[in-house]
Amino acid sequence: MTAPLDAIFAALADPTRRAILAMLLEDDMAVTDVAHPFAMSLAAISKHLVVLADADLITQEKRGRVKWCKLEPDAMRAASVWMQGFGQFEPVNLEAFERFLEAELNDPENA
Amino acid sequence: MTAPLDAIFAALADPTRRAILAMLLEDDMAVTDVAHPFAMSLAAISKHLVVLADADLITQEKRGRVKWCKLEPDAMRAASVWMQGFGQFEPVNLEAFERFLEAELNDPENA
DNA sequence: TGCACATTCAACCAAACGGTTGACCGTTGC
DNA sequence: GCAACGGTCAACCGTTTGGTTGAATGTGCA
Repeated sequence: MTAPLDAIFAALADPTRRAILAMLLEDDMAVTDVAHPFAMSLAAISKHLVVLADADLITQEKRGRVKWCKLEPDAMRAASVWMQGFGQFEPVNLEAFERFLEAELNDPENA
Repeated sequence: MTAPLDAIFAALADPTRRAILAMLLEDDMAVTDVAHPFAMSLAAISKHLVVLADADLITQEKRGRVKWCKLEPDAMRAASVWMQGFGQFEPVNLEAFERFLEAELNDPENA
């Protein structure tokens, strides 16, 4: 179940959160370690991680007293796929894509 | 000069703006025509278009008294390239696209 | 000339965002 | 047992966002 595009794009709109995702690309990390390079409070980073988790861009698993953060590229893939539709390159599957667009147009709230 | 990712992703985070982009995929449109299907004021749509233009996702050209809006996929492409760094997925992954489409159509609530 | 149309401007509003601080809670280890 | 650590919660704050309304600007046309 991927999160709505709203949540995904909103999560990606913040440079701190994008930097966090880039860090997680290297390896899974604990919340404190994620926070370390940033010039802001741990609580702020904790909130950013909640936003990323709500968008399904990461998952968090608590082992002992440390909470591990893991990159979850599927949600980003969904957004990327949505964006690819605007490239207008791919000759294939335009029909399916137009069905998708139509669904979105008919129901913008949930697009 | 593509707009910063901040602006691009923030612009894409709103369902109204994504719907507008989808409409512009069909053809260039005047501001009033863009506004027509939406249940909100023309001024609100005008603001949305400014956001999209600031993100370089569209361009606006005034001919006579009507301002034409044109999709500008390059900015979106820049964001797409950034995202591709996170996925082990290709620029155009039709398989993922079709899985996404299916999920989209079966479960419009979470699309 | 003057009205109708296309669009923006300006002021305003409620809600969401991104950050802070300090208290709090569960876990670990001496 | 208890202090230190890892992380969240709660309250607060200033700014941004997404919308409204009404007035203003500029263009087209009879």
